[in-house]
Amino acid sequence: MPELPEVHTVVEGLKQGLVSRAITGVLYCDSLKTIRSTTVEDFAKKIVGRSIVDVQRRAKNIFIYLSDGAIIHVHLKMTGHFLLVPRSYRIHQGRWQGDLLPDELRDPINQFIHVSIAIGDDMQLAFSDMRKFGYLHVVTAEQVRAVDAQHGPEPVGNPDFTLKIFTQLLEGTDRAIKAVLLDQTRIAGIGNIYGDEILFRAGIRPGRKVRSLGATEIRRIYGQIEPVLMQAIALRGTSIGDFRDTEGKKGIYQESRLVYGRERQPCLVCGTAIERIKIGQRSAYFCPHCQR
DNA sequence: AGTCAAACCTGGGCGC
DNA sequence: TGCGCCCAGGTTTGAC
Repeated sequence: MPELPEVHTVVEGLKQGLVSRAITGVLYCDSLKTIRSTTVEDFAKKIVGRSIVDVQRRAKNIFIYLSDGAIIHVHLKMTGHFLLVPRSYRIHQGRWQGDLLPDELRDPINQFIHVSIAIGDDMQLAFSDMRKFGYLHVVTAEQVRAVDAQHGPEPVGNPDFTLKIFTQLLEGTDRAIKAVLLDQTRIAGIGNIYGDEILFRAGIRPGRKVRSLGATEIRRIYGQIEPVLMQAIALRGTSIGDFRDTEGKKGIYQESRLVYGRERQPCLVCGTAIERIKIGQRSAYFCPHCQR
């Protein structure tokens, strides 16, 4: 689900609500897989009593830094999301209980709580994840460095992500450009939605082999990466299916998207029907007229 | 090096 | 209404 803009939105929410606050307990856990621990007690022992000193994003990963040097490595995968809500909201069998819940928390997508951590004496950080692909894993700084090393450069707000670097990233491969944009080891943070939007705005078909791209075309793609991601950040991400921010609220980029999920609908630029093909086992949407 | 299927899980939508 | 099938924003692993 979440790509760079969504993870960014979540990290901003977590920073605001968590930094300099203490973890005071584990209120709920029904999935050891989600916390990657053998027991809930083991997980609790590693985090309770520490305070949160920082929250950072790297690619689609979230790192919650604790005062004793431990770090909670979070990956939301497809459907994972955090809800930062009053501690008085009770959880029963993964669902929110009570009559006084705000509408956002009644949303069915927020009824798959697998973990909740007490923050101070008034808040809780709950993790809802329908498909249970996501995780909260307590790791060391060394493990964080390993995750960092597995990823390519950050494409937003990074002066080192130059056209020259982007061009170099495309060398040594001849896969479809869409597959390369989604390859986290080459560029961090782009997923299926923004990959399609970037290529549409660049006028390049997703199936184009990298070696077939001229310098001008590479420049056009490069030129759309940061603007697309920044616009999505400004709109707090895309909520076509299940993305929610830390208040349980939706983003609105889906209202601005030009191709993703618009199969058979008219291109918003030329009116041609948008097509869908498979590239690297993923759906790719494009306009056969605007993209070459 | 690249592609492809399968796996992790669960729910929603569609055709019949 | 019910059943079976396909789909899903991510990532990893293993086979060919």
